[in-house]
Order: sequence, then C-alpha cells, then structure tokens
Amino acid sequence: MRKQNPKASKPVTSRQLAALIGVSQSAVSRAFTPGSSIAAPLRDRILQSAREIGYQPNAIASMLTTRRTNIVGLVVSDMSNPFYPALLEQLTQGLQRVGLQTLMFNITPGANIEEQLVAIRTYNVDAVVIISATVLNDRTLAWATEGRRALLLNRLGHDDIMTVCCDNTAGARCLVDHLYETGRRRIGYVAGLTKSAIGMTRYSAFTSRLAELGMRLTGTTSQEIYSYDAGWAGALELIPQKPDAIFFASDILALGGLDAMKQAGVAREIAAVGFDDIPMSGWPGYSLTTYRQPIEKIVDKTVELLTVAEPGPTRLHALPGELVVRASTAIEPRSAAALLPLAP
Amino acid sequence: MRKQNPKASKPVTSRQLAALIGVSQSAVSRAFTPGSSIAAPLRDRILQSAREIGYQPNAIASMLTTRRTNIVGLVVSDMSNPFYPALLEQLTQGLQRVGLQTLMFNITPGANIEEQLVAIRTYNVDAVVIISATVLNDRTLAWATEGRRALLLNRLGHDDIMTVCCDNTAGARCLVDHLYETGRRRIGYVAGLTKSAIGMTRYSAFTSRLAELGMRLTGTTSQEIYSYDAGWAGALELIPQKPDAIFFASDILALGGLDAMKQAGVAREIAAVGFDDIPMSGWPGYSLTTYRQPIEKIVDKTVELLTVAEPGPTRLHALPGELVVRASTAIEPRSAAALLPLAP
DNA sequence: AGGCTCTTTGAATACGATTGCGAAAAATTG
DNA sequence: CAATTTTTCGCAATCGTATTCAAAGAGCCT
Repeated sequence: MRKQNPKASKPVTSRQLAALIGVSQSAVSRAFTPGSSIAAPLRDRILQSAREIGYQPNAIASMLTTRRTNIVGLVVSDMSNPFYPALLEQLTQGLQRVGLQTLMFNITPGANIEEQLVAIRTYNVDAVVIISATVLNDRTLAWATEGRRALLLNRLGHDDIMTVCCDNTAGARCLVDHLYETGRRRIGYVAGLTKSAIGMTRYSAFTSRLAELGMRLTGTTSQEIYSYDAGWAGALELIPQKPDAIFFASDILALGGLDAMKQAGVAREIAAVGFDDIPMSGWPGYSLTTYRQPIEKIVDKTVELLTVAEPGPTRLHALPGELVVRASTAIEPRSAAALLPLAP
Repeated sequence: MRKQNPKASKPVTSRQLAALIGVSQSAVSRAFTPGSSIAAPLRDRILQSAREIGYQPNAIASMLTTRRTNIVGLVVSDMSNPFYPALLEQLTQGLQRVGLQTLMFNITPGANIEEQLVAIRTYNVDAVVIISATVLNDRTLAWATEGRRALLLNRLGHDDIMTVCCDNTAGARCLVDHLYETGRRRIGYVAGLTKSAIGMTRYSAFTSRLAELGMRLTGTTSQEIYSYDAGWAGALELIPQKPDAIFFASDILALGGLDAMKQAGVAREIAAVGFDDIPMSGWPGYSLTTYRQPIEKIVDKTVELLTVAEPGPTRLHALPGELVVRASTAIEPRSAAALLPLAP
C-alpha cells in the first residue's frame, strides 16, 4: 500500500480552525452548513478566517455522518457512438452545477460486470445514471441500484426505474412525414440493435407511420450494432431493392450509409435520414437530415429527477426533439413534380 | 437537504458482522485488508460469512482513516474533438483495472474555475489527471494539484509536473518524410491552437524537418481552435498558394480541410495528413493519412505513473505513435514519375 | 519443562465532520 | 422589568473503518 504522499501537509481541520479563533468545532461545522442554527456575525467571522488559513471542510468526513456523498455513479459502456460524448459532457456539467460530482464507471461487457461496479456500492454513491445500452442484465441492474435513486438514460424497458430519453416515437414519425412530404414513397430501414428497446421503439413508430400514410416497407436490414460500418453494410443491402429513401436508426449508421451510397453512385437518388444529430451530420460532406435529440432537455430533466425530493409517479420521460432538415433529403428536380401535400 | 432515502436499509457494518460470528471488528477489517496480520482460516471464515450476509466494507469510512480515496480526479474541458472520448474511455478503464475510480471534472472555461474544482480538494482525490488543453492557468493548476500526484495528458509546458503525451516531434517529422517520399514538395500547414505547447511542438518539428529536407514552407494559417470548421477555413486559405500537400495539426482539422478541398475540386491534387487517427479518419469518405496517437501506451504509462511508489525524475514521457497511410496521400499517376527515394 | 521468538487476536483510539440536547444569551411580550 | 419565547452555541456522542498496542497463543530449541 502506497504511503501517504510526504509533500501532502495535512490540511487544516475544523477543530484547528475552531481553536484558532476560539469557538467550538460545531460552530465551524455550522458555518459551512447552509440553514443551520448560527448567528450571521459568527458565521461570517468563521468563513473569513477559514478563507485566510485555507480551511475547507473534508467532504469524506461529512459523507460518513450524513450518509450522503453528492456523487452520482455514471455507468457507460461504449462511447464509440459520437452521440454519447456530447451527452456525457453536458450531463457532467449539469450535475456539477447543482453540486453533484460524477464518478465514471466505464464497463467492458463480459463476465465480471459486478466486479467493475463494486465501487458504486462501497463508495455509497447517492444515485446511479445508466447510459450503457444493454450491458446490464436485470439482476445486475437491481444489485447496482439497490437502495439508491436510479435513472436510465436512452434505454427503455424498465417500468420500475425512472427513464429519460428522447421521444423516439415522435421523432421517427416526424422523419417519415418529412420523407413523405418531400415525395419519397419507397422507404427502407436500416436498424441498429433490434434487441434494444430504443431500436424497437423507433422501428415500430416508423412502420406504423408508414402504414398510416399508406406506404409499404421497401426493405429492412439489421446490423445489431450502431456503427459507421454497419450503416455502410446496411445501405448496400438495401440499394438493390431500389428505395427512394432510407431511414437509418441513428446518425452514425446514416453516415456510413451515405458514404456507401456515394460509392455506389446512388446518393443522388436515395434520400437519407438519421436520428440523434451528432456533429458530423452537419458537416457539408454529409449534410444529413435527422431528428435532433434534445440533449439539454434530457440533462435538465435528469438533474431534476436526481435532485427533487420526491420524484413523482411518472417513470418514463420522453422529451421532444427537433427535426433538422439538411441536404440528404433535398428534393430532386425530377421528382419534385410528383409532390403531394401531406394530408394531416 | 434531501432526506435519507427510506428504502435504503442501512448496510451491514463490520461490527455487526463481527458480533454475528463472534470475532472482533478488527478481525473483519483485517480480513478485507490484504497483507494484514490475520490467520488464513479466520480470514476465510470471515470472508465467507461476509459474502453470505452481503457485507462490503464502507469505502467512505476507510477513506477517513487511511486518507486515501483511490479516486483520481479527471479534469477535462472540451470533448468536441473526437480524439478525447477515445482517450477518456480507455483511461477510465485502465484506472478501473488497478482499482482506481475516476471522478470527472468537466470544466467550462470562464471565471469561476476554482469553484468548479473545489471537490478535487474537498473530496481528497489521490491524484489529478488533466486533459483539458489550456483552461487552467498556472496558479489554478498548482492550487488544484496541491499535495497530490498530478499528471498532464497531451498538454506540455510544465517541467515540474509529470506529463504523458504522444511523441509529437517524431510524429510530425514522420509525416513530413512520408509526404516527401510520396513526391510532395510544396507543403502547407494548418495549425490549430498555436498558443498550446502541443501545437507549437508539432509545428516546429514540421518546419525543422521541412528545412532538413530542403523544402520551404508553402503557406501556413492558424485558426486558434481544433475543429472541423477551422480545418475547412484553413484549407481554403492555403489552396490559392497551390500546395501539393497540406499538413493539418490534427485530424479533426484535416477532415474539414479534406471536405473543403473536395468542394473546391482540388482534392485530387493536394495530399493531406492529419494527426491523432480518430475513427472518422479511417472512414472511406476521408481515408486520411495520419499519425496515430498510441492511446494504449499513453494509458498504460499514465496508470503506471499514478500507481508506482516513486515516480522517478523523468517528467516528460513522449510515447511513439505510428504512421497510418491511407488514400489522402496516395500517389497521383502524373507525379509518380517525379518520385525520388528519400536520403536518410 | 522453561525460555524464547513469532504470529495472531482484541481492546481502544483516531480519522474529521454532523447533530441532538441542554444551557446561556438574546429577543419578545405583557 | 419580569416572564417567556426564541436563538445561538458548546458538549459529547456518532458515523464505520484502520491501526497501535499489549496480551495471548503457538512453536521451537535446548
């Protein structure tokens, strides 16, 4: 066991500060505890001298008595999809703003997942936020969240756990509508993980809206992963079926699909839409029409659910995103004539 | 202040477990402390019953006595460059493997940076790893790392703080050599942050190698940020000067540059190289020649420096990366004739 | 058997804060 | 001004574990 770093001169304790200015240690504690019973002049005097000698309360000690750590454990498992870094960044900042720290758990799928998560229990995190799509089975999930507030982000399917996500149904319908309005009638679908509830939600919203508008599914393929390569492969599978648009279950799939379509020389004939609005979708080389996930709203709702005294009975919070129209669904001149207004 | 979650039935304590099986609390503690003085049979018996009644040591309490948290604070400030998520992911996993947890500090540049970092001190993190490029001034840096082991990742310029990074000099020279070997003689440079020591290192290695090979710099521009848009703008600035290759200070710049060059119709005539090897650089749409940062080596070295008893006097650890040749420097038929072998 | 060393164990204390309780001080009231 | 109520503050117990110290036990050798 590594020895205490010698250059670490022990920090001042509340007792030392108390002795220094001739008050009780409890007074110091109260000076730093908002809402506690202490007279303003005394508090100010204590805070003042604390600043002078550089005293800061030891959070560890206070965790021990209060049994609150102000730490949320963030369980993540795969950041290769560029959507997650963006979410992660905003989320940690949002939590920080209300005084919550983020302890990362980046788990590698495999056998010893509980081993990778022991600290979530031994460190007594106040809450657990889970972003990893599918790595946790129900038993592990229950074990990891036992006794603390838990929240699923972009992962559906647990009625008893609070969930915050984008309104995938509205998003998928909205994208189908947009394709319809711009004249596409032969629409294919490239799925990512069909096992994941989120993939299922988008897919079923897609098909049901298709049916409502009187279209048939022109082709579908699933790659069981959200990645550029998967999108590429998926697009190649669908191209022979001559769709005039392809609905990709996520942006990262769509980018691969767009490149595949360019390579195959059909990019001009086949529209494409994605889902998420990752930064690359806005790059001129892709210019992908997509449904933007409301990251800010998601973060706000998450922070709210973690900080509010009593979360309320609603479990699923599906937040509306926003259609972002770009060149990948631009109307080709030759098909523009065939355009029909969309009946509501 | 939120009340203790009612459904959180207090976890078992070491004393309870001790009472249950008729040993002292110290024995329980020792059973969970590797290398402590306890007989094997007793240890096994304790661990066994611990497993049965679900006892796990409370890390908070042990932090208080040992003054070690096994937490490293990770200071990050901008994850828009896709290189960072990859590094972050590997790093957290690497730390986790040796029993270290990662507490994220995602700071937004601005006035109250110390306020965003107080937890780094009050939570008594054992070590601080800083990835954020330039947000911390020297005073803040000293304040945040005071008394604990500190380490800079991909950010140079502090001789007194341990630093781990890619060998930017070797990388830049290697890329110049590659351009030379493939016949380019008029090379331009698109810089990101010239203030950052890492940007400076790449740039000066670039120019010095250029000089060694008897070439002149054909043009340079700096955008003071690493982003797709900046690369786009930089490329457009250089194109009029008719370079036959552009050296981008990072991949994300290069991707923007490539798209700009495609748009301008000069992509075939101008080679491009980047630095980092982010995932997108391998996409067929870009196929960017680049110098791959040795993320795995960087992580290993970081973990080593954080866990070793005495870090040794070496401060700067520059680790070799790897040239990745792709289509963006493919030799054009018409220039192939002019090829000269590179004199060592 | 006795003296010795080495290992194992428990009792007691420390870590640095929070908080219930009661006393003292201050504010309010009649 | 006395009688109350309300605030403020210090004492001391507590949180759950690590660790020192001393005592007890286990071998070992002569």
